Amino acid sequence: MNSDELCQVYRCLCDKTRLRILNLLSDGALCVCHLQEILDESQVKISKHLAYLKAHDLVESERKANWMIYQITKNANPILEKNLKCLQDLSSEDPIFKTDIKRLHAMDTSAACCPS
Amino acid sequence: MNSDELCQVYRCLCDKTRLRILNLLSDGALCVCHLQEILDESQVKISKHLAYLKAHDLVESERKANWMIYQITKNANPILEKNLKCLQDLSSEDPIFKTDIKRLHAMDTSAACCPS
DNA sequence: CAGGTATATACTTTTATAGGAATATGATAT
DNA sequence: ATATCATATTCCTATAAAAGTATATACCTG
Repeated sequence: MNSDELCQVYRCLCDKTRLRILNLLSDGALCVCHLQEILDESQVKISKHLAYLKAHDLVESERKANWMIYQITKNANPILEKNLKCLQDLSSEDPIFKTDIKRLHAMDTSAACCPS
Repeated sequence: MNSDELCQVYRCLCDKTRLRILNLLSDGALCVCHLQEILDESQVKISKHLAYLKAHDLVESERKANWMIYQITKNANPILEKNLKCLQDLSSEDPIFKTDIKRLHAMDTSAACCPS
């Protein structure tokens, strides 16, 4: 990990939509359609932010039939991990993160697209 | 602290020059001219990044005669503090951060402009 | 007050980013 | 093979950020 890579991690973190996505994925893998539904944002927007996160190795994806399942990269670098923990702490305070998590838990994640 | 403020902290952190400045300031207050000399960057560049950091309350400044002394904001928010610690850890690995710190320690900080 | 030093701001150009509309791809179902 | 569903990509526009040049401000000294 060098200073350029560090900057890049922060670049990934400095957008609210991406923070919301990472916060949700911290809870476990999710397909695009679920992210889209929880965040209530357009398909393009979600897809592009996921592409950005993937391009910089913060998340990885796996196809499952029609669906793409995204998750936080295994063995994510320690700085990312620390910040994801901060995110989770904050998500009990911040109304947006809180609502996202509430919607996630209310959601039927046993649907065809998402892993149990 | 809410999600917007969090984003803004990451925006402050996602530029290499700002990371270098914050890394140096983690070690103590410094005047602009010393930052300029250590980073070996133009006056405008340093000044503008300091203005950016100040506008978002990551640093604060105090005039001392001709010089402006900058320091990390007292009672900085916990997420910033954690990331500054990460920065310090990384600064023993990364060549740029390492060199900056080396130059800082080699520098005569008892000069007129900077606090002891 | 004039001149010098340290720093900040205004203006400009270039590049990056965000987001939308439309289209393409890849997989499934009939 | 065609239609459909989920997701990605392309093209476009608007906005923000980075960096440089030139200029302004604030303070100090004589």
